Amino acid sequence: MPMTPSPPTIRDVAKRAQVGVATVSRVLNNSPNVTAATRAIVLQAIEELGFRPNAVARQLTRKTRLHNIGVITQLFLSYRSFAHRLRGVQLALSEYADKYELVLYTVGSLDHYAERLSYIAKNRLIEGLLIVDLDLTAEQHKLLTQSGIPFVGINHFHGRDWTCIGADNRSGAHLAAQHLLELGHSRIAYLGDAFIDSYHFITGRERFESFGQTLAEAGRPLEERFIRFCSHDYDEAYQAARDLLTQPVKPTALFAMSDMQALASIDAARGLGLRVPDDISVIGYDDLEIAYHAGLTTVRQHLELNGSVALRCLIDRIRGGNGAPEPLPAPELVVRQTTRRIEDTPS
Amino acid sequence: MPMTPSPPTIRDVAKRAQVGVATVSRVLNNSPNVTAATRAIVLQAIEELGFRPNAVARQLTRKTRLHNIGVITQLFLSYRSFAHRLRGVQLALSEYADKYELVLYTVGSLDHYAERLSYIAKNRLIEGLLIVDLDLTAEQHKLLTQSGIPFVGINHFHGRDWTCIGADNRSGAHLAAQHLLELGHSRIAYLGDAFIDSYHFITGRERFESFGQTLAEAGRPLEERFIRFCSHDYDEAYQAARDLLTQPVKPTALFAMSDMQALASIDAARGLGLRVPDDISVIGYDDLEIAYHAGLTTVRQHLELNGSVALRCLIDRIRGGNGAPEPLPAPELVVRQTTRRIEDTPS
DNA sequence: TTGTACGCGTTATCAC
DNA sequence: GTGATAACGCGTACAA
Repeated sequence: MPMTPSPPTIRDVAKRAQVGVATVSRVLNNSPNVTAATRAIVLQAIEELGFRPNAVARQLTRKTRLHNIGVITQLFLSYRSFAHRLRGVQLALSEYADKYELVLYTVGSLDHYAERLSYIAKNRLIEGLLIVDLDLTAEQHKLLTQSGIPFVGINHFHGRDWTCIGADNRSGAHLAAQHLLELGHSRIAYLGDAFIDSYHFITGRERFESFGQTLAEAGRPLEERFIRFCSHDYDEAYQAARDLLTQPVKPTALFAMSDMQALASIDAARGLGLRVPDDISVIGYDDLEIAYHAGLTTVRQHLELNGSVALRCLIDRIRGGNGAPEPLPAPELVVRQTTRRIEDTPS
Repeated sequence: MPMTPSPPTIRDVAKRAQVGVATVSRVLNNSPNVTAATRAIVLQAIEELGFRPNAVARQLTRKTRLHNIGVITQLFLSYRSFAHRLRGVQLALSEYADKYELVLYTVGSLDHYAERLSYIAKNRLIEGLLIVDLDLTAEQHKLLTQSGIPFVGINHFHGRDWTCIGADNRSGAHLAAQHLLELGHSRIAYLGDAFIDSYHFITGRERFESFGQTLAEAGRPLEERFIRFCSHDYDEAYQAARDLLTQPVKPTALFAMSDMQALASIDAARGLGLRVPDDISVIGYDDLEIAYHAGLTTVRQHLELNGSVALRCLIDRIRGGNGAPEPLPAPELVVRQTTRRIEDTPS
């Protein structure tokens, strides 16, 4: 049992097989200029040592540079909208002749996020980074900036000193509130993700605040009893919605900060014998493909386009440019079949 | 204008700035042991030369090995099911302490696919490869095998000599056919993707053949006029379905080889004033999340689990194991609201 | 056919 | 503070 703390190299193999390093290299690269006999010996040594060629060293001699673009995102949050955005990124990427690879960093917690960021900054294996649905602390921002890796956020955060590309959460939530108000609702509920003490998860907070503000300004402020926070998990959202709808006084309308939570709410409502939109109006946010098929009224935020625009902006920066990103269309209200006027509601 | 064909190195910068390479390195790594003056000079030289540090060389000295797992998939095909599978991969990956990165290779054509495969085999930047919804030619198989990179397919292909993990397309399509037959249908249509002269796209062929075979064995063979092929694009599928449903003699049931094509078919049917399932039964394949919300009868193939199992199998191989992968549950029929007995159909 | 020696671009360890 | 120089692990002329 060798005591080598570091993994075996091609030299160790050569020594063990009693051949030169070049021979080992030849075997590794399937060169025809090796006897079957020596090849066998080398292969044996490789096997015994558990040798695995070092990809990095190989790249160095081959003079091949890495062309990787990182995408960092959360594992347990909104992977559906992530899929749409990722698609936009891929589509835009395919238009470049350069062979950029997409490297996915999926973080499961804030600690994990911090760790990955410093790993990225330290090793600089990627030429650019797309930060999806995550914010940066001042410290993290500095870290990345110092690393020299261009980065672009995919999502809209207010008042950041770095480029975030995404539809405005506030105006989107405003649209939703406006819509429900115009339909005459006053007992309006909010279902969103938990953003408490979660520094990075800004999206939920922005939508919540803007929604509440719009309602308040219209003189129909959001009531405590009509607010629920939960994860984007379907079952959790279902339960939260059910909880909301089994109160003595029920809301007549509900805004969910994501389409998935809206769909879960609809199912919960129907499970309670409530009709949508007759008994309760439901509006979501995102306009996932699924929203179209479910006939869900929602706020469209052009997820795929968002991904494409962000990627193009990033590539531009990688290439030394620093122009403004293409403007993204503002969020728009998409009215389908899950909202209706309160007056029309049979009582 | 320097005639250097290769990008500038740290040495070029050092020469230009009239300093040693070590100093340049210090500047690059934000070492405090550099005068502001010299730092400025070096930065200037870097700027002028357009120098970008070589990530590969850096890795070499740092003795950091790459821990990448590649995922190769098609750009324009079934990205929805891909999203589900990718999620499974990510979830399984998060259970390993090793920090594996996921590298996405998205190919837009068969040529592109071939090119990427040889790139992968040649450079060996990844420790393992997941091949999603793509087949390998004998030549490509050999290439990968020789490269020593373990690979696992995510999808079920019959009769391959490499590990493909996925639910059996044939038995899934069989279930769909069986279901429609049991409901009494005889004018049955098929809508699937074009697999003609497309060596790699086996999924569609497998489902088509099995579906047709089951019908034939029941004495109600698939009729030419009730068959359409198109891409997974919604609009194309919509048109194909419309084409199918505007014939003098209409089918009473339709099997689409993917949920998205099924949903497009339903929309097309409704657009023509046909009721689903009263006038026509529609069954899909995949059981995407969207199918649940659309109430679509479909064939479930456990996409997310598929991704997880494949990843675990791949990691096992990377670590030298070569045991059989965990068994994947067989496809199951999920009956919802888009299929019904033909006898019940009002004529 | 096989072995030796050098280069790949960067970092780290020394001296200065 | 700064500059030589030796690694890092592998590929590959070149010589044998």
